[in-house]
Amino acid sequence: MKKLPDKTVERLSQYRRSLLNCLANGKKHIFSHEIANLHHITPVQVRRDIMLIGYTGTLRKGYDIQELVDLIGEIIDTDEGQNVAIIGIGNLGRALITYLQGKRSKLRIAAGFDINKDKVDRVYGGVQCYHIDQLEDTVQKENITIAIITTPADETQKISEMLVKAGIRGILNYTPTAINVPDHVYLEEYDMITSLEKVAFFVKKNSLTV
Amino acid sequence: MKKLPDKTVERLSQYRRSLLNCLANGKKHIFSHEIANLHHITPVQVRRDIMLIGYTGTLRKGYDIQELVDLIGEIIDTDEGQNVAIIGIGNLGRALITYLQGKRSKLRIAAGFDINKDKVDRVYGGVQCYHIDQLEDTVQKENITIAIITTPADETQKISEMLVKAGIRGILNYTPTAINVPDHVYLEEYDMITSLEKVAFFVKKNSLTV
DNA sequence: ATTAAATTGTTATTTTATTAACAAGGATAA
DNA sequence: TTATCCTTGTTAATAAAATAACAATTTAAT
Repeated sequence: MKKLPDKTVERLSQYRRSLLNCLANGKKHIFSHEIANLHHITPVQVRRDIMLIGYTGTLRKGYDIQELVDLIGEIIDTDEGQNVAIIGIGNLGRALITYLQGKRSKLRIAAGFDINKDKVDRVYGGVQCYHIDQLEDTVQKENITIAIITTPADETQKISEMLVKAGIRGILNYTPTAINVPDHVYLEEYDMITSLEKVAFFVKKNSLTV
Repeated sequence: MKKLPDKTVERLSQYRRSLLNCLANGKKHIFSHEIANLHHITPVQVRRDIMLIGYTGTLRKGYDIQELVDLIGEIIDTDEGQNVAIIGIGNLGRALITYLQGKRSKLRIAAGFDINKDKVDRVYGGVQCYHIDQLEDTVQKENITIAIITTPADETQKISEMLVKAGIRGILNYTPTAINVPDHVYLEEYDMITSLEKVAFFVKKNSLTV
C-alpha cells in the first residue's frame, strides 16, 4: 500500500468508530455524505480517504459498513493487537483506562506505572499498577509496544528515555513538555493547555469581528 | 493584524510555555534555534511564526523572552481573561482542573457541571460543581465563554446544544462523538482513541519497514 | 424507452503549511 | 581595519492537505 497521509490515518480511525456505531444500530450501508456529516467534513474527503485505502463502494448504495470496518482494521491494527502501558496513574491515567478498556479495539492496556507506593500493586479498572522501576521487565514480559505518558511535566524527558531503553516503539505524550526520542520511536504529543488556548484565541477573535 | 495560521496559533501557545519556563530559570534572551529544539521544529518555522506576530529580535542576541511572552499574551489572551466551564467531573474533568488551575494563564476555570448528585455542590480543586440544570444561569452569572466537554459519549450533542443556548462561544470536545454547532461558536475536537490508534498505526508501519 | 437524479472514483486545482535560500547587519577575532 | 561568522527577517520553492470538477453508471421516475 502506498503511504497514507497522516490526516487520512486519523480520519480512518474516526470513521471506524462511527461505523461501528452504525453497525450496532443495524445499519448496513452508508453514503459518503453520511460519513461526512458525522465528522464535519466534506463527502469528497471521505471518498478520497476511502479511495486511498483501495476500498470501493457500490454506486448508489454506498459503502458496505462491515467491509469498510474490516478493511480499516486491517490497516490500523496488527493481527495480534498491541499492548499499551500508561505511565502515571493520576486522574488522566485513570481517565484513559476507563476510556479505552472495553473498547473492541486491538489495543490492550497491559500495565500502569507510578511511583506512588499507594498506587503500586493496586488494580485500576482491571489494569495492574507497577512501580516505575519495574518498567523494563514488565514491558518485556507483557510485550508492550506503546506507552502513554500522563505524569507531571518535570520528569517527562527522563521517563521517555526509560521507555526507549525498555524497547517501547511508540509514545503518546500528554505532558506539556516536549520530549526527544530516536527516529525509530514514533512520537505523538498533545497538549491540553494549547488546545484550550487555541479555543480562547478564536473566541476572542470572533468577538472582535462579529 | 493579518490572519494568523491555525498552526502558528498553536505553536505560539507552546512557545509561551517554554519561554515562561526559561524566564523562571533566569534566562533573558533566546535564539530561534533554541526555541526550535524545545519543540522539535525548525528554527525557520520559529522565526516565521515570530515574524507573523510582528515581533523582531535582536541580531546575534536573539529574542527578548519577556517581550515575546508579553506579545504572545496580547495576541492569545484577552485583557480580562476568559472563564471556562468543565462539563463532566469525572477523571478527565478532574485531571483538567488540576492541570489548568494555578497556571498563570488568563483562563480561569469558573465552574464544573455534572449530573451526579454526589458531585453536585462539592468543590474539586477549587472549582465548584453545579448540576447541569444550572448551566445557563451559571454561565451568565460567571460570564463563562468557553466549555470543555468531558462527559461520556452518549449525551454529547444534547450537551452542546445546551452550551450553545447558554451563550458559550467556544467548545473543546474531548468525547469521541463529533458535535455540530452554529458558525459563531468555535469548536475544537480531540479524540484520545484516535491519537492512540495513530501511534499504533505508525508503530506497525515502522515494524514492517525496519 | 427516455430522462432525471444520485452517487461513486479520480484527476485537477487551490489552499495551507513547511522548508529552503539568501541578503543584511552586527559581533568577534585576526 | 578587515574578514569571518552568526543570526535574523523575508521571499521563493516545495510539500501536504483540502476542495472542486466531472466522467461514469445505476436507480428511479415519467
